[in-house]
Formats: sequence, structure tokens, C-alpha cells
Amino acid sequence: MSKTSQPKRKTGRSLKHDHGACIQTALSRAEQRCAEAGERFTGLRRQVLELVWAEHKPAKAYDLLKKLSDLRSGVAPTTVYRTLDFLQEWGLVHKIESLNAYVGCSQPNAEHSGHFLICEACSEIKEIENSKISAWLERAAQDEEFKIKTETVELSGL
Amino acid sequence: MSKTSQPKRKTGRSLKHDHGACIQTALSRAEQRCAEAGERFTGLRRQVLELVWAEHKPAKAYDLLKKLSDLRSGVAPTTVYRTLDFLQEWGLVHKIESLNAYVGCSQPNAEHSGHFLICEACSEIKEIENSKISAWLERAAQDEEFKIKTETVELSGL
DNA sequence: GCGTTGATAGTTATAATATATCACTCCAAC
DNA sequence: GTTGGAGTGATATATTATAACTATCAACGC
Repeated sequence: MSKTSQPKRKTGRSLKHDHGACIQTALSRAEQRCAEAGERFTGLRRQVLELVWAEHKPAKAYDLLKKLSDLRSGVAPTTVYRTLDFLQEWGLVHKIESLNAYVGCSQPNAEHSGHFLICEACSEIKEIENSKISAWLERAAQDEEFKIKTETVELSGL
Repeated sequence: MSKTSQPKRKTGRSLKHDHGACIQTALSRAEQRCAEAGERFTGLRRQVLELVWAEHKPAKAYDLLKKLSDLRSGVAPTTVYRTLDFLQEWGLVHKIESLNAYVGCSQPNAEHSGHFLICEACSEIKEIENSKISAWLERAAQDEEFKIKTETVELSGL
């Protein structure tokens, strides 16, 4: 038989997106990334990252705080922010500045600033991997004799 | 002496920048813009805009609040945010999302999202007028079948 | 094992940023 | 002159984030 097990469609997230697997992938990548970096991927960090990944939508710190409180005791704002800071530091999550919210990063291995498309209708977020964008911005910055350290690129629309 | 009245250097803002004139220009442009739009450029709005323009650095809302309190009575957070919203709506100021702060816009006539270079050392901000950037971002968005409504581009560095 | 040390997490308090809501004033249009 | 809406004043509260200190844990040399 030429096509026995029809491959799952992978064209769009909304179609047949196995989100459980998606989260698992993110978690194991994170684990790996921390191992490489010599950092500990503790229970708290895992839980927070898992909550951030719960949807492909930006997660607000205080929403994470509420959900996290159901999972463990002694959760304060500090707990969440500290953990998010850690995850950001290792590229496991990005902060969406225009929303004061956080999304998981699926490419934690690459050193990169995130560039995002934000849907105003459904609030889904997509991180775009367009190496040209960084290159273009670099060039534009060079014209101004400017050395970029971090890029915030957030495109809001539909 | 061969070069009696050396012309003012205009290569950089820090050198001989006549900031008083700079503010005046911004204010009269704003006045003009409001007139065109049929909006009132009231005393409050003028004062807030003037405070935002006081430096080429991002102004925080609560700092504006403090300074504004020295100029008039009955100033509350609402006062400032409401006025900043108005100024934003007409393109007279931009919000820098990554700093939660505001800068004056020198091109209030053009419908544009601002693109910014933010110096981490001196915290000066420069709005870059690079029409290519928007074009590039549009193209990148089109690849994702995405329609951009607002662009947030903030490059932090030196 | 045992103690030291540094990273992680818990705890309490407070700072910084932003919005909601209602009331008052003023002035332009009718 | 009154009426209706924009602008502003006033009060309260929501949301986002950090500071400062303490306790716990795990890794390591001894």
C-alpha cells in the first residue's frame, strides 16, 4: 500500500493540532536547554512553563499566578515573575511588551529575539521565524550607527 | 581668523541642538494637526505635550503627573492618561511599549507607526523614518496571510 | 555523613502602571 | 436661554511588577 498511514495534516495549528504533544515537546526542549546550560529545570519552572504553553495565546502573569496556586502552595507574584525571568533568560518564553504577557518559545535553542504576529480577533500569537527581518533591522540600525541588543517586533492585526 | 561664524553643527542632536525651538515646532505642528482634525488643542493638552517633549527621552506617565501637578491643580492619573490617549490618537505622541513610556512624535502629519531606537546607555530615543521597514514587515506578514494594523518596533541597544 | 555554600523558593510588603466611574463646568449650537 | 456634548475634576480601584528578607534544598569538598 502506498499510503497506509495518512500523515496528520500539519498545515495549520487549528487543524488537528495535537496540543498535548506540543506542550510535551516544549517541555522536553526546555529540559534539554537547561541541561546544556547547566541550569536546573525544577518543578516550579516546569509548571510555569507548562501553564504558559497551555494555549497559543499570551499568558498574563497574574493569571499564571492563579492557576499555579491550584498546583502548589506559597505562590506569590514574586514566584511567578522570578520564574518567568528565568525562562526568558534562557529563551524559553518571550514577553509580549504590548500586552504585558508571555508566550512560550518553540525555538529555545536559537539565540533570537522574537517577532510576533498578534491576532486582535482571537488573540492567538504566532512567532515568525524570518531571519530577513533581523537582517533588515540590523541594516536600518547601522545607518544610524546603532548597535542593536534586543529587538521588540510585535505586529498586531488579523 | 578665517572662519568667523562657524555654522552650527547639525550632525547630532547632542551638539548645539536648540531644544527650545524644537519644542516650539512640535507644539505648533500639534496645533495645526488638531485644527485640521477639528479637535481642540486645549491648555491641558498643550502642557502635557510640552512636558513629553521636555527631553528626547521617554516620559513616564507618573513623572508627567508630578510635573503637571506643579503647573495646575486637580491633576490625577486619569488626567494624564486621558490626555496621553488623546495625543496618541492624533499621532502627537507614541507609546514605547517596552518602557511603558511616551515620546513626542515629530511627524504628526504622517499616518505611521513609530519605529524606535532606544539607547540603553543614555536612554535617548530616536524615531526612525525608514519606509522600507514597514514595507518589509508587510511582506513578511503577507507570507502568513496576516493583515497588520499596528506595528510595534523597538530596538534597544547603543 | 557533615558542614559550607550558592541557588532556589517562600513570605511580606510596597511600588509602579493603568482604568472605571461619576460629577461638574463650560461653551457652542440650536 | 437651555441643552447637549466635550473636556476636565475627583475618588476609587484594578493590574502589573519589584524589593527585601528568610527559609530550604542540593551539590560539593572534606
